[in-house]
Amino acid sequence: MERKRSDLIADALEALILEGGFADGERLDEQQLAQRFDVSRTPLREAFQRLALSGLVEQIPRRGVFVRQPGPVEMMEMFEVMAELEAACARLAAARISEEALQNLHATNERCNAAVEARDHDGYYRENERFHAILYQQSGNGFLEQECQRLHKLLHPFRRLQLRLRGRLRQSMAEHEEIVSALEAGDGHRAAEAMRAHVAVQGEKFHHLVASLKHAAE
Amino acid sequence: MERKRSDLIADALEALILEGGFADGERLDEQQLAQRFDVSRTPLREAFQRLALSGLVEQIPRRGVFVRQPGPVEMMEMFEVMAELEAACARLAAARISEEALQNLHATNERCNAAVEARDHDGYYRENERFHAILYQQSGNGFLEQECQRLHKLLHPFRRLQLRLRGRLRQSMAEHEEIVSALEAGDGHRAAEAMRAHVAVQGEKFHHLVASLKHAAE
DNA sequence: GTCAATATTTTTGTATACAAGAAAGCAATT
DNA sequence: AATTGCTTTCTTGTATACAAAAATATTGAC
Repeated sequence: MERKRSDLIADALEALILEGGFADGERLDEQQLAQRFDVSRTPLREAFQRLALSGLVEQIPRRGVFVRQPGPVEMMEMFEVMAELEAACARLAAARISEEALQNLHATNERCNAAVEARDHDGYYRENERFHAILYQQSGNGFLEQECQRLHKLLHPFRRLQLRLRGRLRQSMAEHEEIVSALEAGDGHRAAEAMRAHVAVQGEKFHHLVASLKHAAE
Repeated sequence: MERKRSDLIADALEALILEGGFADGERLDEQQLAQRFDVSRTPLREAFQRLALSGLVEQIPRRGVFVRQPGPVEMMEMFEVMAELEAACARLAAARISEEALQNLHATNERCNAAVEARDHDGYYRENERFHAILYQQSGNGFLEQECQRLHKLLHPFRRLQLRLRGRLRQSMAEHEEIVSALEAGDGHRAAEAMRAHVAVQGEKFHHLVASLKHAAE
């Protein structure tokens, strides 16, 4: 599926914003960016629309578009919602998951564990993504899967940052095991609770990380 | 806040699609619609982008945009997700809700009840919306509130259709009372369960409605 | 008559031109 | 000197023009 220029620009801008390439509240200059990407204003504006819809940017009519870096509060809120959605996935998956998918989860967890031992952050991250993706899919609810992927993507930069936290990786793995175990038992409630806690703790850990970084800077 | 032409068109198209003004899979002709709305293709295309992001329309590069009427399956999936999100709202609200908001919910429920007695569908619908809006807000999570509103809007046409079901209104009211009661008691778990059931049953009822309509047509 | 290859038309994607609104700078008045 | 009103400039929103890709029609061969 061939993509168009405006899509590529949207992705590029999204990455730029998420990596912190722009300050919060900064106005995105159409002409400047048009030059930078070597396109006209038209595809840029289409890209802006996409970013506005996903909440990374605010469009004020006749004024321009401004980047909206989610602060710690909004970030926590997003994790809270993510926790609910993933918990729902887990609960539904407990009833619907296939034997094959369970095998897959086990294998993914093993690779994830190996990555932890090897201090392979990229590997850990990849397998962790896979673990969650499988669960979204096994919820059996395509719409839910879609929504989870969307939110997951929004939280991407935070989650990535969080990898720096020592000790968190091992704990996270233990939580994965608990989730799989609940799924194997077909216990929806337990799976949901385990998943909710797993995601919620990420949000909290990140919150602490941000707070400590801020504190260190003062 | 003045809005621009493309926003108005997006709203108009959204309404048209949701009311069933287009067949599923139908291609939206840019030129034709441009004439119809008396604008150029540019704002139309911006409107398309918005619709594509909210899932009402599918954009296939170099082919055009096609309306995507959600079928019964997708509709059920959406209700399932809505149920989860609203349940989360209820659970969070149980801990955070203000006395004033509780009063508000009571008042809204009374007006809702009155509308049921008076067979005032529009009134019922309006107060019902209000009930849910208050709960979203009282979750204390702005992001969750936003997501709920988005989904709520997507489900709008289905919910509307559902009003035709006799007897459902009274039952729905009883469910509202139960939710408020749980909130008053500060029982998050009970509030969440009541809310989940409340929304889920809407999805099921609607599913039956669709099935019966289909059956009648054969 | 059917299939295939090519030409034509249509339609999308992008660039540019134009119009209208907002911001900024300047001048005049108090 | 400060403030208000005007003018100028810059930016956004919309229209149109152009290019590239897809769909359709046409013609030729078998």
